[in-house]
Amino acid sequence: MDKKIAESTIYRLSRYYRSLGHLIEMGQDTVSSDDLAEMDGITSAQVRKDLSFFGSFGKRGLGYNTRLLRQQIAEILGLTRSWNLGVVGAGNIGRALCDYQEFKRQNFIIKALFDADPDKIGTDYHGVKVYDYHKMPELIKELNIEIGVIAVPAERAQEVTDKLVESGIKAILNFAPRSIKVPEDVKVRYENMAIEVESLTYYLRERFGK
Amino acid sequence: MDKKIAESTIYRLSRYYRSLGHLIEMGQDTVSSDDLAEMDGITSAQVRKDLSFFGSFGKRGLGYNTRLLRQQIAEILGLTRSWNLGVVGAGNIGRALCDYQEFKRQNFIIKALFDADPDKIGTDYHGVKVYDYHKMPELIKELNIEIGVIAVPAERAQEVTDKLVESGIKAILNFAPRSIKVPEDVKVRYENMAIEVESLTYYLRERFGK
DNA sequence: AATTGTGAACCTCTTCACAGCT
DNA sequence: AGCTGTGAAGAGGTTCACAATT
Repeated sequence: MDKKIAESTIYRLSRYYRSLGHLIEMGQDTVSSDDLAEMDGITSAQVRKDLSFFGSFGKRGLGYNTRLLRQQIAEILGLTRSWNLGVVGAGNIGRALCDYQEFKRQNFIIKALFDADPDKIGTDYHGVKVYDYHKMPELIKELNIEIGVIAVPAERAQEVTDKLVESGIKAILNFAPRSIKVPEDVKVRYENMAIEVESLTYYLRERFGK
Repeated sequence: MDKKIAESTIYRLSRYYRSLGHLIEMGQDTVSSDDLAEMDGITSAQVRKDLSFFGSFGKRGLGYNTRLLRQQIAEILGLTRSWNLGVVGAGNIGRALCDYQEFKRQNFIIKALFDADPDKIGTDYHGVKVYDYHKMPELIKELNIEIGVIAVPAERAQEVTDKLVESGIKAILNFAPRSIKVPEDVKVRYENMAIEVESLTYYLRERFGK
């Protein structure tokens, strides 16, 4: 047992979760794998395979109950409770995240900004306090921070990572444009808008090439 | 010929590109596939396969010249020239992108913000003008905008998409938390920080589950 | 001696197709 | 009759392993 789940399945569950939210808002009570697939631009077999990994949530001949399925996915993804985040780096990205509506909607709560700049320490940004970076390990424990967000320049990414790991953090979202090294039991996700644009320029470039 | 390139390869090229920049800054002239792999946490065979798709850039026994390889990757990804972006939605995300350093570094130039709010139209944010959303089609041509960025609420994402497509845009970066539909020849990339966090909470949740 | 470039083997993810429910 | 759940087939991506080259 315990077949491993595909990373891509997790991402698709998040997509289904949002599509279901939309359907519920529109007053729809049931949905077929075909409809869901159409909404997200994939195949219905993919939708069913993804869901079947976690259980049988549908009714043959009828489809899925939107509210029920959304709730099941919320449980799978751990979205039935709030999560505490700590953002390292009170620069543009760090501050922008404090205003990010989709985090609030999902109960991802930014408990603290950490920065080494004395001018920033002690201030607050839209209700999020800026703390001294050097006191991060204690504060992570005190504030029950579970997810670390790296929003510092590339040069400092590894140093910040090490400090987060020392502080017991097991999940990191890295906005710095550099790969970071972590122990096996720490999960890292990369977020780099420029890389997404580069995957677009690759294709735009192609049109005029050859 | 013309075997299709894997999407994942494109993303890894962007990673190599950044790692090579770092090596060059450190004064390193050559690098092996092993070193590059180590930096990005993948296998050396993967690095060589990725590169060999586009040509033979290395020297057997010696490795790759860092400057040369970085230049080759820049050409593959279309990074040897600047690209003009237009951002739809002058809210938190749209404004944050105007300050995003990694865009500037890569010569991704935000030529315009588009918004329907009369209070915002005519103002400017750190040098980027806010234009009337209704005049977008003309302005996209006038300003030579090649890449559209969607930074509006989910409800408006498809409407904005359609308008971008009508205006001749072939590449879209979508920050709205909703899937969008485009013709086959238009490339879309999704950027949703919450989804990345959800792929982390899935794993965090697991530790306490079962 | 070291390291690339690559066909073949391997593995993982997606799609097919249909039996099984409702 | 309609739609799910899933084993099997197919497609796609990664790793192995080694000949080729410097």
